[in-house]
Amino acid sequence: MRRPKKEVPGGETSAPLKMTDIARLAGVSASTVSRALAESPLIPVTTRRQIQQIAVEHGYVIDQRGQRLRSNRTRTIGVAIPLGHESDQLISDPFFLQLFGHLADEISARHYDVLLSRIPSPAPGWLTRHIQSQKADGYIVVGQSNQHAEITAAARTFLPLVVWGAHLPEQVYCSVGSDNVGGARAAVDALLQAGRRRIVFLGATALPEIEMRLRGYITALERAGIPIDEKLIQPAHFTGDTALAAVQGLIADGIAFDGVFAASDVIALGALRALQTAGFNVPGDVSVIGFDDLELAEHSHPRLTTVRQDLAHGAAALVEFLFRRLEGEETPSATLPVRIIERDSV
Amino acid sequence: MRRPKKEVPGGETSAPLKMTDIARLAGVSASTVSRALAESPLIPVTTRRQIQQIAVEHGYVIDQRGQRLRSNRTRTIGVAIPLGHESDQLISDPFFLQLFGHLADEISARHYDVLLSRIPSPAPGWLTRHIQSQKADGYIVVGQSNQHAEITAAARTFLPLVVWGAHLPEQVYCSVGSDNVGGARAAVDALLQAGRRRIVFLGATALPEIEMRLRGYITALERAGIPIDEKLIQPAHFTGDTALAAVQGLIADGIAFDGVFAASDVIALGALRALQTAGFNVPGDVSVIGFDDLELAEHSHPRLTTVRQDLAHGAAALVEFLFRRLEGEETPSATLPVRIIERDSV
DNA sequence: AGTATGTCTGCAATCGATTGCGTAGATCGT
DNA sequence: ACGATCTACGCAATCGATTGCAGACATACT
Repeated sequence: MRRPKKEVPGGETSAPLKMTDIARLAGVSASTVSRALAESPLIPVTTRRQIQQIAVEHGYVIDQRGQRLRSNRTRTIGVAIPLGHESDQLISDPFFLQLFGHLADEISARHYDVLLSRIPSPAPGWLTRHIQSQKADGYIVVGQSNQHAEITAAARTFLPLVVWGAHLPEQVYCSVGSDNVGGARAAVDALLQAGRRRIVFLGATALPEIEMRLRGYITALERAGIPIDEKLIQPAHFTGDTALAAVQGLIADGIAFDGVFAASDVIALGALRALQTAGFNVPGDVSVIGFDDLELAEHSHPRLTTVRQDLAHGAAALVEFLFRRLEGEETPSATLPVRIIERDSV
Repeated sequence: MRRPKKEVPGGETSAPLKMTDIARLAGVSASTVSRALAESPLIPVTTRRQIQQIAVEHGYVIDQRGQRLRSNRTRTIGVAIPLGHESDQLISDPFFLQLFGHLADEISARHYDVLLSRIPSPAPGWLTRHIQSQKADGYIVVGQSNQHAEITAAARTFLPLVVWGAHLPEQVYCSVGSDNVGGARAAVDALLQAGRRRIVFLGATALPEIEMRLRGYITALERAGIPIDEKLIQPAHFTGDTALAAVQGLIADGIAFDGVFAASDVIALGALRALQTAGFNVPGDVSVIGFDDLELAEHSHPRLTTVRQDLAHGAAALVEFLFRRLEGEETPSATLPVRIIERDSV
């Protein structure tokens, strides 16, 4: 059991102070130190300050391991990103990174830590196992991926769990997401208004959110009395490359189209590139509209018209709901409004 | 002390299983369960498998709180982002987010967790305190900000600490970063080669990395025999807005220039916008070159010529070094080569 | 048979902090 | 002056897992 502390060669490392050390230095018991540092009213203010002062002077910090074990709270929020749909790198999707950045802002503003877990190939029970391991007090799942069932199972017994994604029928867990159907309808309407009639849909419909955008696409076309052409509905992952390939395929197959609704901005940019290298003018020959409104959208050429998801508000809502659930409150799901940002590609 | 477990209303929650529960179910002691789950050779293989099976069947997962306390390892890496220079949001810098994404990939590939800590306004001792709190086994500090002294102090007694940033003279800690001086020199050389002579520098020189880019800028100009004009050296933060303002200021003041070296791509895009709205043609009237090679750079108009930092390699090196240090090995600092990506803005 | 060797398992201490309960001493009331 | 009340503090149990040590039992050797 004697495990000598690992020393930095040449460094005069001393064993880190424990609460009992501070207690000895202050001439009190560890109980008193614990209460003093926790601002317990049981300890007179002057004593409290003295003990705190001694702790600071000696650079003492409460060991989280002991505190977490005993107090049953980690003051940590887990952010889980299941990648069931594509085993790519996390960084493949700038959208997730941006959302994550906002989440981190909100969580650390509440003085909680953020624990990031990528779940590259979700095995059954992954979420429940994560929760059981007691590494975090609550979890935010970013993107349902294909893990609706798993999330449902976990949410049945674990309250502090919120999800970014689509609101599915009969969903038991709390989700926050954009109005995918409405946004998609608005996007397609914009294309229709620009006189487009043969509109391509690009996106991975295996994901619930994308599937809803497809539904919006279909609804908008049906309302306009335009028949759905299956050939215009093309799969495309979150990387721009597959979108590029899909559009090139359409062109090569001689399938005519005059508009593209991309299920994400990254996909839209891939489509844009494919069109431009094939000699099409955007928006002269073909209109393109995206979804997300990433920073990318503003800097593309032509500047991308797109459906804006308000990630800052989304993240704020997720974290707000999560903390309410930590208090034992039930919270409903929320669907955030989106709006078209008109730029130059439609 | 009786604290009833918080129950989900309507959910039939049972107290989570402990190791002793599994022990009872398997008819052995907790010691044996612990060893079996840890694949200890002290336990015969058949017994091991039986116990593991029972654990899985009952959905038992080792409680990290107890494990961490006792075993003195958290299997967690802390990623700290000090924001001493600008108290903005984390998301202000897509560069950091991209680097963070790569870091998360590398760390989780090694089956460690990632703990993100934003340090909005670093107070003296913040890093040492973080380390002492025992929330992570090692730390990666992303960007020195203005925290060189703090990092130095922490590194003196704590080995598993690596830093993304500039390699400063007499630096005692391990850093990984790009060749800022060389990259800046190459960038300015490219502008010179394009016939530019009055070249603006845009960047926040309070940051060590940017300061080195400024040094490269100065060196390149001196070598070319061009005198340094202080008026052309303009502060700009990581948000594009200040860059935009800086360039507008130059134009308003009637200060002539024909080239811009921006210390980051985001800054370059801000400059680009300022120039274009003021009626300048890029690269006809003014050449612009950036630094980073974010995804943005490829989609701007004109496409941005820039100095590419290889973040994937940088992240891999950081994590590699950190894990070696966790093993007690000392590692040197590394400077990664950069290269110019020629596009259309020079 | 008796001893030496080896294999497996459990006891109990330990990691570091929190907290219910009990009590010494101060304060108050009459 | 004596008991009642209150304040401040410490004792010891506890959170859940890991591991040195020792003992039980089986096997091998002479």
